[in-house]
Order: sequence, then C-alpha cells, then structure tokens
Amino acid sequence: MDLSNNTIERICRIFGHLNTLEKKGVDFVSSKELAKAIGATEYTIRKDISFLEMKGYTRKGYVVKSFKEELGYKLHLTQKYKACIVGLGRLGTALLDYKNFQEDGFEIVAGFDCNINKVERIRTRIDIFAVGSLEDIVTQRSIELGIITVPAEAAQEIVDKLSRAGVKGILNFSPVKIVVPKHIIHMDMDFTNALRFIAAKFTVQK
Amino acid sequence: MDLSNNTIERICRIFGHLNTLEKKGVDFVSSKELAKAIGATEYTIRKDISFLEMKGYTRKGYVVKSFKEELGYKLHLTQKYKACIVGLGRLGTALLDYKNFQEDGFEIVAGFDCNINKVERIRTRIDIFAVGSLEDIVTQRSIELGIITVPAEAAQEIVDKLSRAGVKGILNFSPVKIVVPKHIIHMDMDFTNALRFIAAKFTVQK
DNA sequence: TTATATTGGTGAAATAATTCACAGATAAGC
DNA sequence: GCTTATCTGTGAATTATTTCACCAATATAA
Repeated sequence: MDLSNNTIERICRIFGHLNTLEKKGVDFVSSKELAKAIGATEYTIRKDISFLEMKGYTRKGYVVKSFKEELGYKLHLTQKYKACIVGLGRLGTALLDYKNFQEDGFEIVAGFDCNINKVERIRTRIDIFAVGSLEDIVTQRSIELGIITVPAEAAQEIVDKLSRAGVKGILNFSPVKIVVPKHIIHMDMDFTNALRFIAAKFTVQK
Repeated sequence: MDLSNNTIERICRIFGHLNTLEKKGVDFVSSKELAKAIGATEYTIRKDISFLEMKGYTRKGYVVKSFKEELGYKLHLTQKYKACIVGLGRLGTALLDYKNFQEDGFEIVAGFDCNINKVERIRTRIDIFAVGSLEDIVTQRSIELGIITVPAEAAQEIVDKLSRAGVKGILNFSPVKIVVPKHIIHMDMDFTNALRFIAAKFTVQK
C-alpha cells in the first residue's frame, strides 16, 4: 500500500476511536462522526478509508466491530509489540508503567539506564538493565520498538545501539533530530517544540 | 503573517537548533546545515525563512546569534511563558520538573490534581493545588499555557476549565481529541498513537 | 585582479493533499 | 410500496506544499 503519513496517522486515530466506541457498545459509526472524533473532515476520512479499500454501508456508516478488526489486521495493530525504554529519568520511569501502552498492545519488556545505581533504585515490575547490555537484551527478547528518553547529547548513540540491535521502530522523546537508517521507522515527540509551536501560533496565525 | 503549521513547526525547530549552535560558539549556519539538523530540504528551509522576510549572507549563510534573536522576536519565543500542569500522575509529575521547559522559557508555575491527598504527597518546589481552584489560580497568576496530563475521561472537562480561566494555549497529552475554542491554540501529543503509527508504517510503507 | 565555487532568494513547476460534487445505494417514514 | 433523506465512494477541482531552476552576490583561491 502507499499511504501518506497524514493518512496513516488519521487511520491510527480512527482505530483508537473504534476501540472506544466498541467498549461503549456502539454498533455503527459514520464518516462524519469519525471526522469529528479525530479532528478532520468527513471527505478526508472517506478518502482515507477508500485507500484501504474498505467498505461502509449506505445510510448506516461503518460496522464498528468488524471495521476495527479489519483495520487492525491491515495495519498490523492487533498483534502485540515488545518495546523497551532507554533512559530512566522522570519521563522514562513514568512511561515504564504507562497504562495506555499496555492496553493498546505495546508491552514494555525492558528498561535501560547508564546509571547502574538507578537500575537498583527503581521500583517497577519491569526488568531494568544497564545500557551496556542493551544490544544483548534487545536481541534476546526480540524487542521491536525502542523508546528513547535520554538527554539530547546521548540520543544518537542510543539510536545507533538500537539500530544495531535490530529494532524496527523508534519513538524519540529527546529534543534533537536523530539520524536513523531508512529501514527503521521513527517518530519524534519534542515537548518543548510543541510549546514553542503553540506560543508561535499565538501571533503567527494561519 | 500567514504561515502553515508545517512552516511554524520547522521554524520552531530551527530556533531550538540555533540555541544549540550558539552555545557551541558557531557563528554562521547555511540552509543546507539547518535542513540536515531538523530533517527537511534546503529548499524548504529557505522558503520558510523567506516567508519571515529574513536575510542571510551569500556564501556564508545566516548569522546564528542575530538570526536566533530575530526569529525569537518575530515568533514571540524569547519572552517567558507561564504554564500549569493538570493531572499529577506519573507523567504529570515528571513534567513538573522537566528541565527543557525551563531552559526554553516555559515556566511551570502551578500543578493541579483532583486527588487532594496527592497534592500533599508530591515533593516538588512547584505549588500544587486541587483542581477545584484551577480557574482562580490560573487567573490570579496569569497563566497562559495549560498542559493536560489527566486520563482520557477527564480531559474535556479540564479543557473547559482552562478555557474559562483564559489560557491562550493547551498542550494535550491525553489520548483523546479535545474540543477547544478557536481562539485558543492547542496541540495533541498522543504517545500511544505515535507507537501505532510506527507499527502501521512497518507494513504500510509510503 | 580574476575566476570559481558556494550560498541565498524567489518565481515557476511539480507534487501532494484536501475538498467538492454528485452518482449510487438503501434505511426509515409515510 | 413509494418517497425521501442520508450515507458512502470516487473522479474532478481546488488548494497547499514542496521542489526545482537559475540569477545575484561574494568569499576564497589562484
């Protein structure tokens, strides 16, 4: 398939919303409702869905349960993914037990920090290791996703370790641009830049 | 001015990178170097800069120091902003002391939680209040930014409180779409959706 | 001093993304 | 059973964004 990043992101949000609807016991949902729930137009939603060659029902919309399942299947969102967190400062330790990850099938199976002392202090049921053993552990446990919560200076080094260890995706919380081999998918979450963006938009309105 | 979100985001990243360069003592930077540092093409960077009507020097690039200052001035990024965090779970408390915010001029001046007991347990130098006093405190302290780290169910209620209290911007970490008055700028940071996106891209490559 | 290699600036071209318009389908109401 | 209102699906039109092509400027080297 050949979807734009925007489309993939919206579809993922739709998937999340379908989960919510299913829990509420809703049977059908229209493109208009989906659009409202994820912040897009109904046209865009229908286009996105058409790229995936999925069908809805006239005057009823999409069947929540089967639509979610098909979406999950097509986007490989129903399987479990093993992830690790590198950098166990405040943010890293917070994410170790982030419940939304677990609920969505992303299981944190290891944490790493370069500070050996920290490895012993942290109270969590997740296994914690020194960064030195990252490559071994990631390989042994077939961890597919790496979540980076180290300071900016250390980020690229961790990216390189994770890449060598064979992860397929990286979520980067450090505020620097990381260089990642093309075959590894990555995404940046830069909190500070998000605040800058908001502050800039105060004045530089579109 | 009339800039697209993409442009604003890139410019904010450029601003961050210029900070780094300045600290390193770099005097000049070219569009090509900037492009590499923030993950864009040199054409896009030059176009972005041209929208802001700023100038560089032939064969040298842009003067780091003055360029950063002008950018900061034009995008209102040099002034201090007061922010508050609502929802003091693991993530919220981690963000209370997030150093990158402070360094970038975003000062967290209050934290809120609906659990009164929590208000007393948390060790931080930042003032903590019950959610009931949110509107009063935000108004009294002229807080301009609200950071939402409450569970999904509570997010919209907090948005409404923050809106009534008069914040100008909201950064939403809860995994739901929030409805925000048009005059308030907001941005969503949905970690789980980020992981979904990465997982989806494994298979649905562009 | 002159030639050359870089670098920015910018209108035009190319791409990409969104929105529109409307045909086709059908559930719901009468 | 007929009508109507509503919902999807999609090609076309529109709008937005990025990339290209190339001129102007000038630092550097010969």
